[in-house]
Amino acid sequence: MFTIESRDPESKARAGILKTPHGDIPTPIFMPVGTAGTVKGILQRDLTDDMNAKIILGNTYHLYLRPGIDILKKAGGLHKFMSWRRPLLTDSGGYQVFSLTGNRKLTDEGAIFKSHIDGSRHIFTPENTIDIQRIIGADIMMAFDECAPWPCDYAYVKKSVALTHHWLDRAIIRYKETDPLWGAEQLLFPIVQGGTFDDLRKESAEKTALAGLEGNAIGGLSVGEPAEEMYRIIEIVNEILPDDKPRYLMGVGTPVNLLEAIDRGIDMFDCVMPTRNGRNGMLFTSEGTLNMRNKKWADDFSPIDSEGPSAVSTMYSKAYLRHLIISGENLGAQIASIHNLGFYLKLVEEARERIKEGNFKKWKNSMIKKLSERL
RNA sequence: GGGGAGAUACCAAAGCGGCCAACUGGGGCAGACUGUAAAUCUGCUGGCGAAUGCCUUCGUAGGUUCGAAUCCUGCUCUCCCCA
Repeated sequence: MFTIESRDPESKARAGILKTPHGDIPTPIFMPVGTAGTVKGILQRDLTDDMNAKIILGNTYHLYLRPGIDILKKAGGLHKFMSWRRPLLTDSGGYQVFSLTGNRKLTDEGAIFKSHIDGSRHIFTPENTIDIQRIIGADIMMAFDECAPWPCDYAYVKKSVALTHHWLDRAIIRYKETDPLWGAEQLLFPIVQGGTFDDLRKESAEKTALAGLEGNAIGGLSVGEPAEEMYRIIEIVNEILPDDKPRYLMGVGTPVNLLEAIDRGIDMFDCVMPTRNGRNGMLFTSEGTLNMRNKKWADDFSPIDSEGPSAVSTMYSKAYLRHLIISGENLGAQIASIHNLGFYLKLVEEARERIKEGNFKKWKNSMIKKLSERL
């Protein structure tokens, strides 16, 4: 159940609470991505105790291939398997339809994948991705969709939207005829597609809204299109998606993207950027973004981020973190990931506070200036 | 003392008459990364220049040749084997 607590007077931003069996999720929220049952390089304990992450993601495709559904079933679901007691959301594998182009074939029935691990063939359908997600036991399951690439011609996206909604109808049937395996209710979120075409997005948003599920997602964005296009699409879609249900913008994005999307009425985000970019030496800080590998940090003994979004941010210096990352030390990737996630989580948490105070818009504008700095 | 091998850019290491400012690794410098096939990938790495290009390089000093990192001679240094 989703409750809106307050709205920003000068934007579409809202602060709410999404209740799930494994805990309440305050929105806006950022969800760290833990594709293979792990937020890469980070202990569950750090996610909860240090960063206070409220919910994390898993991925149907990756978990299905490894460890496989038999193991997950024996384990009693992903929560138990990975010792994570808070909410989980699983992506359906729809993004892999996009990212594994060349390793998959689309049919009306579903997507035939060649495993990136051993080349074996598998089929994902709207039905079996629900079944797999039932076994995983995530609090929020995603409908199987086609995430179309960008750029993409109109005819293709039109077909893609039709396929996604055909799949959605089937997913809902399966969702309704099956029950959770582990005693906790599971929500199903449908996904709006339509590329950067306004009419296709409208059509998809209308069909999505009509499904009447407990939350709705927008997919197929941040796949290469200019940010302004993405913002425009968000506005069009959010005009149509029900106001009283959480809106999840999938795969987004940069700190600035998050604030712009919150401004337009988005409640939930996930993105690999804080963890992947962190591992690759890119840090998001309250001063702006920086490449930790750059020589200029070699003798900078100031804290990673003096505003301290996480415990490691003030505990370690830039010079030390640079040394770790340059040396390829595991700890470097770990500290960078923890800091970046802490930064993202604190950013949306502060956005939430500002919304409740009613001065989100002003704060957002000043933040965007800072966040756009390249140090 | 005798015999042998070798000296190439920051390091290692190819090249053995023109296609060589010199393969490839490493290191260094910079960039990318958005529902994770990613602790990955890309570019640059003698000097000057935006660039065609020009200049200076393959231990060192000479030589042969239209042309030398590559062939010849002297010198210096290193390593290995035998005494």
